[in-house]
Amino acid sequence: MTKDRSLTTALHALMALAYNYPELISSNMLATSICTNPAFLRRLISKLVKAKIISSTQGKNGGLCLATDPQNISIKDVYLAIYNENYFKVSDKDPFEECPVSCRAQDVLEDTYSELQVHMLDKMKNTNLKSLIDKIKDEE
Amino acid sequence: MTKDRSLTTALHALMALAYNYPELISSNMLATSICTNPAFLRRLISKLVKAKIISSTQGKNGGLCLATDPQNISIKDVYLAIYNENYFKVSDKDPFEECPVSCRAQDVLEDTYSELQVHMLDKMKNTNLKSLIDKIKDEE
DNA sequence: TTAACTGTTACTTTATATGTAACAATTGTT
DNA sequence: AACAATTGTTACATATAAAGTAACAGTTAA
Repeated sequence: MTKDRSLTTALHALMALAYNYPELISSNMLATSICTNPAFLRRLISKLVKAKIISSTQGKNGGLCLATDPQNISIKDVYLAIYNENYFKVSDKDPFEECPVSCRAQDVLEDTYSELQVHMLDKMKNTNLKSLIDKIKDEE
Repeated sequence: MTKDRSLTTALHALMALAYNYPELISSNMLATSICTNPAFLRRLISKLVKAKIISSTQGKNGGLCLATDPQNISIKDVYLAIYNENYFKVSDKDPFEECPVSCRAQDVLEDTYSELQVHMLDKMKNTNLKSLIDKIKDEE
């Protein structure tokens, strides 16, 4: 299966920010602690800033901070900020015209995947950043 | 996001088999109607055969057929036959030892993703192949 | 014996995710 | 004014995974 780690990387960054909230953290520091490269991380963070999940302060002594209390940020918010498609994908090929199943399969699957997506996002709405860092703090 | 189309391809094949159930269909015919290559499809089908979702008849005049009534096969069954991991992935890198968030993040996310997975599979259980082909037949 | 199948595997191609590097823009500090 | 530390962005390179190609062994009906 896929190797996409955008959600994991974003959540890791947000957990670090939540842990230190409301302190400013630099993206280089985040990248180091997440063991990833700054550009990849900043591309992600850029989306989170646009979605108003993170606020950024430019210039010297600048840095990143959650835009709001960890309790107000759910995994659903993060997912939607990062991806803008259904999790499962239909084919991008033209259907085989002679086959009635082939002609309708894409639409049927698209509907099915959308329903799954709604269901998953609904569950994601119930987990917020605070509960994630509470779990981290529990084990200290 | 990812381009993985295994689930879509498998479901398409199963819908075609369900549509023609209990007729035998060859994998070449399936590949043609799905517009994919026989080897890719057979690698998938091989998993579905092992999971007893499809039964195969070898030799001349052989072919593939659903192993049971379309009503008894859910998307969850198909998902589990094809993938054996959580949908979302944690990082495969070692944590950054100096950071408490980094040290715990993987476990916390792993748990979170498992819960999501359970939730999603639960929803998948409610959609079976019969309902998918009913939608296809509705529009004929 | 041959033809029509499934099943498998080695290899190639293509697409995507991630990483590297460089630099423009912003702002505090000296 | 100059510099340093930061965000933000982009062009390009690399690694890896998904999908495709090809070949062939095994099975069975005719």
